[in-house]
Amino acid sequence: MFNLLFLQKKLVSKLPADFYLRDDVVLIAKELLGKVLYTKFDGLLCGGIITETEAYAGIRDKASHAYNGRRSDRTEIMYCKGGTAYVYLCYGVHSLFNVVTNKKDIPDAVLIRGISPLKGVETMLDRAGKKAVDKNFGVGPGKVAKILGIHYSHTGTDLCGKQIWLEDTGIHALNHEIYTGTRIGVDYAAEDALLPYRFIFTKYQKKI
DNA sequence: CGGCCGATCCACT
DNA sequence: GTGGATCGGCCGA
Repeated sequence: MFNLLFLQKKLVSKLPADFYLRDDVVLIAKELLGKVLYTKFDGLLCGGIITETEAYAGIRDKASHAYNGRRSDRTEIMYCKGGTAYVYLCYGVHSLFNVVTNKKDIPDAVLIRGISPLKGVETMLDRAGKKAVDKNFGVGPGKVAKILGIHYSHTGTDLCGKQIWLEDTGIHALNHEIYTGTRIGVDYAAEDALLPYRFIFTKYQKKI
């Protein structure tokens, strides 16, 4: 019994607060590939392997909501300590889930753009209104939040808590398995739109 | 206070 | 490949 618990702890571990508090958001965005994002709402456990991310580098990044130190009721969450969920509404329809990183008052974040379903697939299919998993199930930031049951009202949720958390299950993306490109929909960010801050784990998701 | 627009998705052609 | 849906946040007046 003891050995079994020990083994589980070793192989599967919830990401600790320290993981999110580091100051290299681009590195964290890469490291998040392969981690498993879990939610548990109303007793329904769902999770998926993270397959695509984008880094948003705080006040120096014109694509970031917190560019130039901008603060508002919405973006205030980005200034929380790393390990907090920043979820906001996009196009009036979609909730987009971000992992806040870095220390308190430094508003870095990683947008989770794709997951590969792992746990609670039936629940996730229900939420998506689908009958079966297809190639693009879980691909797209709006869909990630939707199938995991994440809503923009969940912004500010602690990622070391019991509703939303991440685990390292021993899956790691090797450098040659990572496609690096520019971020989506950030043309307004001028030269920062060219930054190579988008990462895809090509073993699990085709680059689009 | 009004108007514009976005870190998107899906149905339809 | 494309255009419509849809509404909160943000900025300028």
